[in-house]
Amino acid sequence: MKRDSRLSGVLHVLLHMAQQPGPFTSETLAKAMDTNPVVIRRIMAGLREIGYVRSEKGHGGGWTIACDLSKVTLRDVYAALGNPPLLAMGNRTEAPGCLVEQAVNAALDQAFDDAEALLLARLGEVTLAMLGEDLRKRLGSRKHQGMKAHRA
Amino acid sequence: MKRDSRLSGVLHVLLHMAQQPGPFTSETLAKAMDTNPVVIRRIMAGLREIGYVRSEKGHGGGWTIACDLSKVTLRDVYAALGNPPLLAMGNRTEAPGCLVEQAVNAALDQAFDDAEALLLARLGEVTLAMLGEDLRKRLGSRKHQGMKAHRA
DNA sequence: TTTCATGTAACTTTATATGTTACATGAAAA
DNA sequence: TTTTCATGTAACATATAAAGTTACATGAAA
Repeated sequence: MKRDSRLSGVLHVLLHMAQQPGPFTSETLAKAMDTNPVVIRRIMAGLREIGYVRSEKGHGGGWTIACDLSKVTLRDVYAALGNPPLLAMGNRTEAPGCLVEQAVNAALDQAFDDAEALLLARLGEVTLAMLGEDLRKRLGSRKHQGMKAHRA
Repeated sequence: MKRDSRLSGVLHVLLHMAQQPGPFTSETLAKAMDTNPVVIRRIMAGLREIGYVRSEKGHGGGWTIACDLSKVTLRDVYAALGNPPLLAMGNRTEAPGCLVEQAVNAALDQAFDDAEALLLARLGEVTLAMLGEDLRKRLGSRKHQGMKAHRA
């Protein structure tokens, strides 16, 4: 399976947008992310439906943040993407008649569920505002370590 | 990506083998698992190299368990598979120059690393012997709940 | 020497994320 | 009104990885 990077991607977009007033076109964002405008629209669609961002057509149109960044967590963003699978591994069969498989599933599910729960909890602890704050720190210390260009 | 079920599969095989003395041919095991003999050989290869199982060619050949089931954990089995990816999600770019992406990666990595560590820890708590014990309990209570056929 | 079983390479299939093209929709500007 | 710009979305293409399949070499027992 290819690794899912949509959460990573959409957070990148949001954080970029939070740095300056919008709106931003999908094309602008796509260039910054080195990808395709349609990919941007795709990962933003869920956030628009929930109301975290807004989009406008036509001249001067594009994407705008429409939420309180201190109220939205990474977990909320993940949910807006449609709760895609977190774990790369799973059971062979979900509701097996075979008792052997049931025993295996029970053991694995316990571990899997714990890990998923922890991951979601951790994501729920971080707001977009906190991410922005961390970024500001990084931007501040940048000039002290060689002014590496901001690629995007 | 397709969900990886090799750990689930190989545990199923081991638990089956633990129920009665071997050896078992790949074909027998494949039928029990409703899959292909080559798939069995493939997921068993790593375990053979580490010495958890043995394989013999020719008449009377097949697979045999060659380890102390109370000493091998699910984590050990996972490692024998070659430590395949645990998480379905990841960062867009691993070592980005973009500070925005660095900030995103830092936040996500913390959550990802914690979840992975917990998952591995949980797998490390369960031995194959414990799995077998759980299975024996399930086999015992089976007759009290309708004798559902053992599919495999 | 025949039969059986593993070992493995090569290929096919399937699932899923990502990338791309094409075009409809609607809004602002000319 | 017409043109331009931007999103919305379907359809198709590509990439990656697991799982399934075929074919054949290797080696052991009958």
